[in-house]
Amino acid sequence: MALRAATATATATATAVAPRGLRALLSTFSSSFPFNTPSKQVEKPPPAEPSTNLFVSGLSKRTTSEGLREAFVKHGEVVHARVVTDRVSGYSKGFGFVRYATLEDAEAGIKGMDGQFLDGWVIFAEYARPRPPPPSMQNNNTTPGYGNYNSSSYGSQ
DNA sequence: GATGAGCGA
Repeated sequence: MALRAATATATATATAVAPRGLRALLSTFSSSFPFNTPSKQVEKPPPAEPSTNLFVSGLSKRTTSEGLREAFVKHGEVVHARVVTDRVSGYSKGFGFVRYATLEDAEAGIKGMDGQFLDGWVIFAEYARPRPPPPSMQNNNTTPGYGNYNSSSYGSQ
């Protein structure tokens, strides 16, 4: 019994130590294998599905929300236009969003403005990605942990 | 603020 256990331990130790050098060689081999394309996606999917919301990139840093709207309103009814600016510095981040009234206007806006010049820069217009809605505080406005009384759970029942 | 990637208070 003791012999078998000792043999097993010795064998396990030997097999654990021996292949280490070989494994490094093998991993080097497989990682440098040029034909090993692990189903890499070479094709890009379309930016986003159609929506009235447009993402505009490539803006000049002096392009403002008004300039953005005035550029896009030529192709449809712009409901909302915003150039994203940094909260602390206040400077434009170089991209913005434009919301049209209808999908036809949004499509016309993309086709009419994508690749055009605005303030000396080539801008790119595409459908904006759907964004998760902000947490609506219609239910919870109190900070938990500091004796916030909930009158609805008081006295009933 | 420097022709610069990206998805917003």
